[in-house]
Amino acid sequence: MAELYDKCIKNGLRMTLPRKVILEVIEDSEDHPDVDELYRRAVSKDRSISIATVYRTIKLLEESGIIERLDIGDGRARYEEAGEHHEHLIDIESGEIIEFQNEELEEMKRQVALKMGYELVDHRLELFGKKIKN
Amino acid sequence: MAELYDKCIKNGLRMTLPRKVILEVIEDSEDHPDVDELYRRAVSKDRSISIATVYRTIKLLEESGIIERLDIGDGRARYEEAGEHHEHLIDIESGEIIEFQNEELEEMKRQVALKMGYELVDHRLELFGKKIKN
DNA sequence: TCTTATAATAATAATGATTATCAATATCAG
DNA sequence: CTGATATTGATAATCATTATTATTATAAGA
Repeated sequence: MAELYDKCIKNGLRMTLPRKVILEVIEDSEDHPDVDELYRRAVSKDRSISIATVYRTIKLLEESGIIERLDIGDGRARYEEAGEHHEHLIDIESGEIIEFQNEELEEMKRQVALKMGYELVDHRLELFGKKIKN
Repeated sequence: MAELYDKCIKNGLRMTLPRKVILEVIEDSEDHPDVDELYRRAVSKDRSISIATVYRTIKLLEESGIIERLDIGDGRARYEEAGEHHEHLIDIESGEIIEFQNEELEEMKRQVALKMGYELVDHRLELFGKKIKN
């Protein structure tokens, strides 16, 4: 069950109470919360958690590859549980973030980098779209 | 010649001395300077220009579609003259930013958005790669 | 289980990028 | 040339994030 918990142990992270709470918050989140939102959700589970601890913990979790950062162009970072790779489409009218996958697109990125003499290490793609009204 | 100048006029921007200098800096830049670098280059042409004016002017220029913002994931925004669309490959070892174009990739993005019921309004792709040593 | 070296925490100050404020100045339409 | 108004330089304020520091909690061993 506590899949993220195990990953942390495997990465040599001490499992403190605040970290357990933050992990729980991340595990329960189906969306892409920013740090403030993570903090709010964590505080609702444990009043004593500090925003500093949230920042520190997500930094550790990101470095360990347990969560992933998402940047949609406004100033703040958003986070989601790491998993199968996917991209994001942002609805410019509602701000909604829609996930999608496209293996063909992935492969093309790898090829493009290769053609320029580079091994693709990371990549970031965001599509901004307007919903087509029928 | 003063292509950017004309675009500004067309967009109803007052052409002040600081703005002329900043436009000149952008026109002369072949790279992707951040605000601080733009400021440094502007000051070297006109000692009296303020960093605040640089921020204000690039904001206007971006809103008018005269320049484009590039975000490579470190905290600061970089800018380049708007032109034919292209993507960026960032060399994670040297920090070098390499531009490339790939129409096939563009079309695929449009298609992916369409399949989800969205009209592609904007899109951002950055590849991070490591140079392959021969 | 108790002890203890050490890592993590809460609170908050500091930082870095960007935006807002405001009095002084420059621009451009008439 | 004049005046209404936009822009400027200087700097304070803001926002997200990172660093500091005294205090507390953790986990490894006795």
